[in-house]
Amino acid sequence: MIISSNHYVNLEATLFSGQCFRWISDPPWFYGVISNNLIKIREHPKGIEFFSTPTSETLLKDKIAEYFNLDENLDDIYSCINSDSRINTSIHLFQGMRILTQDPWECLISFICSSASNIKKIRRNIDSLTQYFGNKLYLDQQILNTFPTIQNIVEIDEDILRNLGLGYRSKYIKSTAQTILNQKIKIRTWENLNYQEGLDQLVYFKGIGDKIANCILLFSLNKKEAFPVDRWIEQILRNYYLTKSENKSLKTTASLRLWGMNHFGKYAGYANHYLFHYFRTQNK
DNA sequence: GGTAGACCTGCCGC
DNA sequence: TGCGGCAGGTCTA
Repeated sequence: MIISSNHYVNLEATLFSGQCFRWISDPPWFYGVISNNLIKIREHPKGIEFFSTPTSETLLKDKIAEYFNLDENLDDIYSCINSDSRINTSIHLFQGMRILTQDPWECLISFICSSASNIKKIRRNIDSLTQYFGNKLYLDQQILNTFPTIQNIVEIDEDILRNLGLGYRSKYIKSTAQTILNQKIKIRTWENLNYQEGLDQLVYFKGIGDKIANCILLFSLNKKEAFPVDRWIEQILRNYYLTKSENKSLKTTASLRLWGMNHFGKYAGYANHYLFHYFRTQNK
C-alpha cells in the first residue's frame, strides 16, 4: 500500500540516524516492527510503500503515517530551523529525514539501554531483549520479534537482563517497569502532557536523566521542542554556537538544553537531530 | 548548584 | 593477538 507524503521521505536517514534501533536494511526495502506488526517499507515517488503482517495494510495505514509523521510539513520546519550554515548543510545532506513517533514504552527502554553505550551495542541489547521475550514475526526471509511488555519485564529476574548483556542498566529497566505497574502509570496518557510535565514524569524514573528524557519526549511523545544534550551535541554547541562566557557559565546538561531550546525554537529537536546526524557521520 | 567516581559490557584502534 | 580507552548517561556522596 502506498501512503502519499507532501515531501520526500528519506528512509535511510530517518531509520539509521540513531532515533530507533531495530530496523533492518535490505535495499530498497527496510524491515521493522510497528505496533507488533512486521513492516516492509520503501520509498515511493508519491511517499512510501509498505506491506505488513499480521495486520492488514488498510488497518495499519494511519499508524504508519503517524509513526513517520507524514502530515508534518518538513518545509515549514526547515524554514524555522535553517538559521546557520551547519544546519543548512545538514538539511541538504539529509533532506527528508524525519523525527519518528515511536511507542513510548519501547523508546523509554531503548534509551535507558543507550546510556554510556554505542549504537552497535544498543542494537545488540535490544535485539537480545526482543529475542528473549518477544513473539516471532515472519515476512519474506526476515524474522523479527515483538517488543517485551511491561509485564514481561516485571516478571523476570534482574540477573536475566544482566545475562543478556544489559549491565548496570538492568536494574533501571526492572525498576522502571515495576514502578509503572505498581503506581498504575498510564503511558498512553503521556502524549497529552506538555513538555515540562512529560520531562518531570520521565526523570522520576531511576536511570532516566535529562538527556534520555528529552530523547523519549522527542522520538515518541511528539515534543519537537525537546533538545537532548549528549556528548556530541555538547561538543557542537561549545565549539560552534556558544560565546566564551556562555561556555563558562553553562555547565550542566539541563542548562545547555535550555540554551538550545531557546536558540532553535519550537523545532529545536529537529535542529538537534540534523546536527547530531551530520556531525556523527562526518566524524566516522 | 556543581563535581568526581562508580557502574556493565563490548567496540575499536593501536 | 592483546590491551586499554571509551561510548548517544545517571546516580550517589
